[in-house]
Amino acid sequence: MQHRQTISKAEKVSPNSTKGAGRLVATWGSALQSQEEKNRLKRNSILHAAAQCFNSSGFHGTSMDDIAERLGVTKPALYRYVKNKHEVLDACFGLVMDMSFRHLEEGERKGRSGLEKLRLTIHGYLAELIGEFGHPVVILEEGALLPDQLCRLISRRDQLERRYRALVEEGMRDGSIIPCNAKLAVFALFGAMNWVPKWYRQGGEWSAEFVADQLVQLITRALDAHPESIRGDEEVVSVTCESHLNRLEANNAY
Amino acid sequence: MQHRQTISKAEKVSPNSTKGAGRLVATWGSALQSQEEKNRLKRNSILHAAAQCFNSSGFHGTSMDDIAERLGVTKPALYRYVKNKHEVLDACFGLVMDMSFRHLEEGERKGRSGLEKLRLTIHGYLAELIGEFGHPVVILEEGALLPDQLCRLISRRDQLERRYRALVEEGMRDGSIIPCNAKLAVFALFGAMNWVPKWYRQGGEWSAEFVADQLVQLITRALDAHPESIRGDEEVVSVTCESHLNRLEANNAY
DNA sequence: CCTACCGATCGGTAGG
DNA sequence: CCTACCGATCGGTAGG
Repeated sequence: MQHRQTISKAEKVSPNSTKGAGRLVATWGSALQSQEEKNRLKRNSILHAAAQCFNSSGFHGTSMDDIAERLGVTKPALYRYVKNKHEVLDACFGLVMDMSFRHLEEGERKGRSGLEKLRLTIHGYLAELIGEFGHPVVILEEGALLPDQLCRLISRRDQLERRYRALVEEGMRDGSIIPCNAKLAVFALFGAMNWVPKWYRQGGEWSAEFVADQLVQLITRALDAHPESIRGDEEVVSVTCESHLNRLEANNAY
Repeated sequence: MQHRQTISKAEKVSPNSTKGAGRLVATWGSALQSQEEKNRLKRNSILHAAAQCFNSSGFHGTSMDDIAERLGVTKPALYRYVKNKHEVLDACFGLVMDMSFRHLEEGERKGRSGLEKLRLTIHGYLAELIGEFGHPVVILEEGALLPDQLCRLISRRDQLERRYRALVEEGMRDGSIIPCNAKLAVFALFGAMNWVPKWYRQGGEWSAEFVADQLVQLITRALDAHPESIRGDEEVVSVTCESHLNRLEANNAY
């Protein structure tokens, strides 16, 4: 009861939606921004809490009470920042898609061949997906979206897949990637990537960087037109098991 | 009302649980078997209907009414063959695990190297997973299981992973598989495999056999110690895009 | 941001 | 195998 005004009062004092942008921003603006920022942060923390619940229990297995409890508030408090449960799920998917496209664009920009672009994209995506910022929803609760939300998601995801595929095809043209079925290769790649949150444990034996590196290496080997260059000496294969394990341990320690 | 006795009457007539096995089996046995078989088949059809619902809507997104409707009966009719909703999910997982181990054992038996055993296992699993028999649950509704059901599932799945890993390690020893982190390789492999039901469409452009073949080839390339042997001519990489696409079309037609 | 509450859905059962 | 129903949970809102 004693905190209930902290937000609604601020909203009355600053009906900023009717103001022109950029005027008196130094004083009013910073105050407004910090308030908007607060709301945005709260909404964001709701989305992250929800994503974690959805990841472990699924959309229908998660109640709004669960999400609220994780944040230490009561359910009705959430409805100031989100419209309803479906909007929460939709926004979670939005966060993941934004992140996916961000890393894709970085890969496209920095890579110098199809394969290198793909490697950069995958590494960036994986590192953030399992990094300490917390893994948002990747999983398969799309069926719980409302029809028009699902439409938009599918269209974005198709676009993402097409651009991944374009990288594979570019790599086949520039000679960095072996001839293969690009569509199927991208599906396999998505599977390997999106499965990670199922088995990765934060604070476990593997760092996020290590996992991203190793998976990129594995995927690279499946697509690389010149595997010899990353494999080093061929004959090591015939060495004893223990020596191999030692090499792996060394890699693990990285 | 008029059909309600078809099963309970038969059960009263033949209290077979107290009979010794193997006596008078020729006459009584076949009658009993056909009745038991009927019940077993009905239970099985419930599990398959449920698996399809769970796959598309998740455990909590599926009601017992949904499952019943898919079978053309009413909800209470299901409870003659299954104890409750959790038992249904648990039994679905059981079917998938049984299938997984079946193909693993076939691969272990028939393969002549670590890599070949792995290839056979994966191919068999994938072909059945997406074959016309209908894909059961693979997905991630484990969180919906009851604690002791989850325990058993995890223990079986760990065992499966360990045996897959053993094949990878065997391949590293016998020189068929490149030195790599076996644990991580198996995770990536499971990801690529279990993602398939998410994108595969029955009756679409790809047959189950084609997808299984292509994925096995892709996975093989990632692990093979002698990739040259399956890649054929190296220099084809520098050919134009169209020519590659033509090659792919040819593969697709297979 | 909380208490209190409504309407709907759903798992499971009674009884036939 | 069906009709009818109970008890519990849950999304969302009223009102302050």
